Amino acid sequence: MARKPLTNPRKYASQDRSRATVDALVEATARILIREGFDKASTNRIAEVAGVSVGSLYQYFPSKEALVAALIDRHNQEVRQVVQGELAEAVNAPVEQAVRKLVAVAIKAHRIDPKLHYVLAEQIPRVGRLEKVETFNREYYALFKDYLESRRDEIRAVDLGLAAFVCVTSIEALTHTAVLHHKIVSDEAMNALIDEATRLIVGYLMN
Amino acid sequence: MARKPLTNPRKYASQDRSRATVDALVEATARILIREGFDKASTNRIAEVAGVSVGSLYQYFPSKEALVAALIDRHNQEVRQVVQGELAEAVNAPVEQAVRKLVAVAIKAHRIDPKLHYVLAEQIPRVGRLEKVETFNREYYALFKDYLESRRDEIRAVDLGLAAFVCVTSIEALTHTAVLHHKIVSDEAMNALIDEATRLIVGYLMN
DNA sequence: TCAAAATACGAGCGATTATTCGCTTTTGAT
DNA sequence: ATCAAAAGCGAATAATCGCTCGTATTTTGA
Repeated sequence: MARKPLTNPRKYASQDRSRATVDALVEATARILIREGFDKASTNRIAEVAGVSVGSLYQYFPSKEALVAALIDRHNQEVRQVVQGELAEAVNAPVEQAVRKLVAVAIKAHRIDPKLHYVLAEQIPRVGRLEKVETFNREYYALFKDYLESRRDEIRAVDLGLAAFVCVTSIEALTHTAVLHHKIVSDEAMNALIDEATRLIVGYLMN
Repeated sequence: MARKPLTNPRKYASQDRSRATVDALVEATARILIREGFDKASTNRIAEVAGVSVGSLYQYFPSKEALVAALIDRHNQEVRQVVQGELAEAVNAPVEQAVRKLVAVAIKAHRIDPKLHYVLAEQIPRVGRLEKVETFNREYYALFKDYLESRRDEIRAVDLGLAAFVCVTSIEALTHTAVLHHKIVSDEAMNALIDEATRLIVGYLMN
């Protein structure tokens, strides 16, 4: 485990103080992205908002992209925790209940930090090609396809892969658009959307 | 029609030569966005690729954003021509046929210049807030809602606005994702998607 | 034919950016 | 108390950016 030479010694936080610095930097990145947009998120500004010097920033993050990537990881982690816990129940439920649960969870996930999610989804892609979100969706797709296969006899569709694609893409788009653009305010609006989306998907799968 | 003062005299192309310059600039913008991404699309580079000087660029486009906006307009124009022609027939057709037509047209529209569409959809939003695409979608939504109202007695849904949202969002997401990410190659794949999407939407509207 | 208008040019300005590096301060194990 | 390692600092650098402006060239209309 030979250390890289002194010319690029990006460190890993080991002490308490440095942990706090790293956290502050990631948090500052999130705040700036949300409040001022990607263009204003310069490394100097991020360090300033974090109450840290630029030099410290570069001790832990080799580039600006690494900082954004860390933020995305943190957000994905939070989403994953919400989703995985609630989805465990669904895999053994009948289709109607499972789909309803899936839609509800999707809305919940999008509501975790909507503004951050929005920025991450609509402003970030240009950064190199951070396909972490895409990876996330692929997991979601595989999970759903497995579920469909476990209920194959109840499902009308022939190509379960295609069916999974149709369902996952639709649910994602509906919940994403509703939460981030149309702004679901009331609980009634949310329940109406859950009802409609469930009807859409269940009808497609079973009728 | 008082001209703006000399301090901001961005002109409007009137001669043949200047028309060609403007076209070359917009075309160069498209090429760079597609081949090198947004970050590489500097005004100096755009002018260079267009075979034109930066000074000429700023004679017709007051800012870099104006250039991108012009490109978006050009693309939207092309899409609009394809969509409006083909959609005129659909408004008088029964639901099943109309939806099928709608899906087919959506795929066709996304296939006009997929790479440009991709860049425009996934990399551009950060620019100021070019909501031209959103405007486009709103038109699409209004049109579909009108259609649903004209067939109200055949439709099962209560809230036609919500139903239109569900349908338009799903169709857009399915065709967008299929064409730009999953890459529909064969005609069979395309027809399969049309079948499935039609079944999804028609089932939702009528069963 | 020729002057005025339109068009084109491109070096260069000022601002901003990501990143570096020599230095100081803090920490923790002895 | 000591001291090496870890963490922190921020002025400085080099690159890039959007954009201007004085000048050169082409086109137009009479």
